[in-house]
Amino acid sequence: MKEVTLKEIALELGISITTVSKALKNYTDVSPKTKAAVLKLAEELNYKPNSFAVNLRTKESKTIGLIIPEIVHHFFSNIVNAIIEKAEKKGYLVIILQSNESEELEKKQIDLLISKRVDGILMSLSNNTKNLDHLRKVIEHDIPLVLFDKISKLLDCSKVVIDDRSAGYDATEHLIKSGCKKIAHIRGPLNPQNSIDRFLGYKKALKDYNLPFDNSLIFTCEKVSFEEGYNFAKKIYTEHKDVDGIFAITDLVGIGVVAYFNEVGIKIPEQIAIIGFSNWFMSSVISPSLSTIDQPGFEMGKSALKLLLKEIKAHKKGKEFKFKTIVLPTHVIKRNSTFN
Amino acid sequence: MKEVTLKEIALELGISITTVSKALKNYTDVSPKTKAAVLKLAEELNYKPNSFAVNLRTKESKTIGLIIPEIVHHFFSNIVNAIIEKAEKKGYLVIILQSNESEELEKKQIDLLISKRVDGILMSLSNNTKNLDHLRKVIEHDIPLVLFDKISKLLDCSKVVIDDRSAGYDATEHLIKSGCKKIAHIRGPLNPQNSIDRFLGYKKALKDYNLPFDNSLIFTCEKVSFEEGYNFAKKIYTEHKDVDGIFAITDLVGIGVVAYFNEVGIKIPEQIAIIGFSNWFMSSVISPSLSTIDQPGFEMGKSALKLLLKEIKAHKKGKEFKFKTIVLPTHVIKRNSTFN
DNA sequence: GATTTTACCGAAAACGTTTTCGATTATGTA
DNA sequence: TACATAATCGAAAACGTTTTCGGTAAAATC
Repeated sequence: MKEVTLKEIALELGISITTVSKALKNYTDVSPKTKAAVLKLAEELNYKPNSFAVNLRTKESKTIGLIIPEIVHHFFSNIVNAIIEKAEKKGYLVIILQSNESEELEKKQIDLLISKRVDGILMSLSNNTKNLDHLRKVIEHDIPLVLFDKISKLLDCSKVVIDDRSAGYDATEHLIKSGCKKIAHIRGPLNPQNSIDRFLGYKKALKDYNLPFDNSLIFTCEKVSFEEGYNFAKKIYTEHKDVDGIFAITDLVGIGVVAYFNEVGIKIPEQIAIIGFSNWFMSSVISPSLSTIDQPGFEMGKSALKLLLKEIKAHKKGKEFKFKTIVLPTHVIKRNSTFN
Repeated sequence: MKEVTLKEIALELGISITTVSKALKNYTDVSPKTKAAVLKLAEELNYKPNSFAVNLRTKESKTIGLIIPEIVHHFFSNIVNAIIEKAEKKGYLVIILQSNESEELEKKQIDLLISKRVDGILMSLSNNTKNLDHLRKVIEHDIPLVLFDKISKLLDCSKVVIDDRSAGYDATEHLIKSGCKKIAHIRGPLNPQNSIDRFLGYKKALKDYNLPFDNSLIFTCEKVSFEEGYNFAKKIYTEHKDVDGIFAITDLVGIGVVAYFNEVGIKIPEQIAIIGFSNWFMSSVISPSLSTIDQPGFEMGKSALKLLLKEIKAHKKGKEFKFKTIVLPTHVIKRNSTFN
């Protein structure tokens, strides 16, 4: 099936390629008559501009790159959902890549996106990313970049985040107000800012409510998995019988915790209260349902994309663009794993 | 930041663009000496071919399109996961679009992908797609197309599926062997082949085991949601007290069912046994855990992509390609919502 | 009637690559 | 020495579009 080009329309109509192109783009210097003729024939022949040629000529691909740690995650798939939907409406397509929490892969994928010449990059850092040179490369290449959720404060670009510190504070405070006196925290990996901030929020809440901070009540996930939640719960139960509250870095971990206590017949929240983080759908249907912090994935994706498109637009016009950091609000969702 | 081109390398080295290009592509008609010089300088200048130009010249984008009903679904995000990972390894990038179960959107997105000139399209049909003209258009455009999971038998292309009929049979049979005498089926929408086939499998199993088929025990989801499962469970409980088994079209619906019976204190599986479909992670952590049919999303994505790449390759060489249909095996996963 | 303005059109360059085909030089053979 | 062969290179076309700039003819102005 031969694709129809400007040339063919021009030939058929006995006019130049230039005029055809202009007619289709509604230039003022082509008469209404020829304009109409071109439009009509283009419609008939079902002309579609060759995007390869357009890309080359205009130097833009109307495509943006998206790198996330992994897509099989309720939070991230929600973000992806928002981004591709919004992007499409604005005439952009989205290329998605997963870093699988590997700094090396992340580097490779940045290179890929640069060489594909995407118009902009949206990204959430991998947990293990320490060196940021590949991201600086993006900025040096003059490719608009917006970071979301897992960001680095060291990078000079726009960002969309929640206030993990205050959210961690809220979660802990909720446990305290729920009557807990000795609260353990199953935290995320050591590197990412997220888990650091949530941990800091936890610490601050303890302090504000005059509860002692005990480092032996801090448990550090590597994978942030169900199994880790389950195992740490077991550890807490056997080694710290008097712990009466657990703040888990994420719902998946929290659900592991719930599963363990259900199994050994410990009553939630009577004997131990639990709060998670992120508000996965799952948390609302397990029993007891898991209190959590809502993390507005869809909103985050939307804001990040909006910011990126603005920057792309400014960039195209050669205008200065001032980086912004958007902090999205979160709140505690009270369910049956805590008293309220 | 100016991008370096073949021209600049040629200029610097005092040779022609042609030779530079050939050197980089390891043509035999360029001397080892110049080849080395070009390679060296290209490395130094960090030359990256302009993919827009390459696309235009080679008429391929090394990009494939992927359309799914919605990404926020454990099954689909798993498929996406497999596809983008495998694709990247083979040098392809993936553009993802969601139909949101709308035929109209699906059409628009097909048009988008065609006009973007992707090298191939991977797709799972929306539940509401009845007219297939947009898919025929893909085939007419000579763009390799592979359908997976939600397919149409009317379309002449490669497909990757599970045998929903026999899987539905297995699910029902498992309930029967679990001791159920009166089994309700909460089925999917009327249109998609999947839910038809699972329903047919259910019917066949009843017949084979001499259980009467009762149309009033069939409930039809529209959204295939948690709420529908919950509400149909309520309906079943109030209107058909003697139903002792439920086969739900998908785990999410099954979890709704479980939630309702938990709420009203009906014992699962003693008073009523429940089986879902798809094996979402969630099903393993709720209580009681939900028996289900595993639906190998990752495998499905992998197979579909493999098939597509083969077809793209054949297509590029102008070779004939014989469409294949791959049927992936499924099996019953026995958990605590059924006796085993 | 002469001049300016307006309306309309097209030639051509450019984007950066790939590839064909012919040209040139060096090497080998008789 | 004369010729054939091999090795190495480059000119040029092509992919299809966008946009600049200049040109012509018609309309408007004086």
